[in-house]
Amino acid sequence: MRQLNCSMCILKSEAARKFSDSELSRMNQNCVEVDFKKNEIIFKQNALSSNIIYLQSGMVKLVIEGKQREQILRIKKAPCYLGLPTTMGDKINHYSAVAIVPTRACFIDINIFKELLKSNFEFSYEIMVELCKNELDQFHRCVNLVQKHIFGRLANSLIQFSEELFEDDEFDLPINRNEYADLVCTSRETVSRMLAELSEEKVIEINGKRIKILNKEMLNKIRENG
DNA sequence: GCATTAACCACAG
DNA sequence: CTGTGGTTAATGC
Repeated sequence: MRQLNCSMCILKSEAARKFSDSELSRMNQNCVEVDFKKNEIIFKQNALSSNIIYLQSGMVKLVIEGKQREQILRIKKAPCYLGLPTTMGDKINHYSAVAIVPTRACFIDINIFKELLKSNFEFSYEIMVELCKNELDQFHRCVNLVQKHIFGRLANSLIQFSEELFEDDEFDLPINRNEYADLVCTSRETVSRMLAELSEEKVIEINGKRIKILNKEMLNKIRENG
């Protein structure tokens, strides 16, 4: 096992900044760091869950295998925790996490994690805040998916990629058209067509996976009205 | 009815 | 893996 120094990593985690020295060393001794390539599975639906994962760098998709097709629940980027609901909520994972870019993650034993939750109120509080924010995000995502037509859903996801995930008007989509379809609940063909149409309208510029947002005001309008 | 939306299928780079 | 065309079912006006 690679020797870790959690204090370095913790600079990034609001929650873990609350640790005392002894808690920190306990983390150091019960934490494993792993690198994942694109498309490698970090944890799998239906497998026993015994770890909380802290994403140091990279980006993942959380997916549930439905009967017809795969459903992407959401895309998360580092730094963040993964697997809190699925590890605390049940013995097995209810969804999978898959790296969509090269990703580095820390695996924290669930029992150690629980101990820290009990012993450190500040830490617990921050974790709770993160969980609540996630729940709110999911509620909004749910309404967005159910109440909007495809252009609205697509515009919304483009804006999220741009503003929340890449923080840039220009970015490389970390997923293919099929995955994009699973993200916005449509078919792969429709994603192709709609993106092409947005490109014709000069709202975005596309070069394969490369996307540049040209007209953000228009994209916002489409998101609101779509 | 007729138009629109979007899914599914097939096929070609 | 993607883009496109044809076809079709559902829904709206």
